Amino acid sequence: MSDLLERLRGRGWRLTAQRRVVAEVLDGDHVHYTADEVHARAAELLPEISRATVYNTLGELVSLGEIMEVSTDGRAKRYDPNAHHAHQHLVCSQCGTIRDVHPLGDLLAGLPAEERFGFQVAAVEVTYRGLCPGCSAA
Amino acid sequence: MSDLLERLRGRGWRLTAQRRVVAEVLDGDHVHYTADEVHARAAELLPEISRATVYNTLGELVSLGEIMEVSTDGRAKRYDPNAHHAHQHLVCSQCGTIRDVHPLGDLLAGLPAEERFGFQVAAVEVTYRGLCPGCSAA
DNA sequence: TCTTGACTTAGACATTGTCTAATGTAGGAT
DNA sequence: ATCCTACATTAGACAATGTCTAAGTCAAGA
Repeated sequence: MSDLLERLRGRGWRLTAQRRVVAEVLDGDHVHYTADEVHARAAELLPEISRATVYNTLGELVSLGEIMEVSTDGRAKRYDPNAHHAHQHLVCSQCGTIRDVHPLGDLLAGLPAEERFGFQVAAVEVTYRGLCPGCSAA
Repeated sequence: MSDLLERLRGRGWRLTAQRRVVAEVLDGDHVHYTADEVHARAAELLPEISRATVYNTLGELVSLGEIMEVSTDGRAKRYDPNAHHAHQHLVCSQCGTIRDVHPLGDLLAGLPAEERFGFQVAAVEVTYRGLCPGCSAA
């Protein structure tokens, strides 16, 4: 993630303190924060950062393909920095925990031509749901 | 859908005019309205129906397993009356049109044990995305 | 027909996200 | 090193969607 900022500067991005802290917050594996969670964590590093900037920055990172938008619960969207490796999500129905997972096979191939209704099908999103170890124990 | 009301009465539901019109709006194939769309259509049949009642009724129908909640765009949730036949969704990336589709094979089987992280995986939701015939022509 | 608890209503409130006008600043130009 | 300016940030209003409450209404059993 550290070279992300360099990549973006190459694309004409200005390197501001705000964008740096947003990128820092999103660094890591299995990170799936909502915009407001990103804002709260960014504000610990840069207290005066505004909500609008966080929303703007997240939107730009999505447009540039650097992070992915995930909506697993119909509530707030979450942002997944793991955008360069195809993956799907496994969500706990109880506590909402999200894990990145990698199913086998070509997921697009499962939809036969006669079920495509003339669409040019380009992508597929899969969300597995179940109880995480903690919640199934309780 | 017409016997839905009878089924629900059997479960102790009061049959009110409001619930009747909500059920009527949800009758049909490939219906995927938002709560406010349901409200608007219900209000054509019963002008004084309130938003709260529509939200309540939709929530109850979901709890009872009579309709399904679908969130394909991170915006408003949509409600799918086709809850008794397993199916997935095909969404136009341009105009948002939704079709019910039936992929082949056991979708849960695609997730190997070592990718389940101890979860008890119970369900899987699949959203195919692409351009519908109208939008790919334009 | 009466009664009662479930249902409905209007509208306040909450959450999440977007937009605008004013101000600030990164980074190239000088 | 300093200046300029287009791009970035800010506070807060606004918008869209959803939830909650208190008061009034009514379906259906007695």
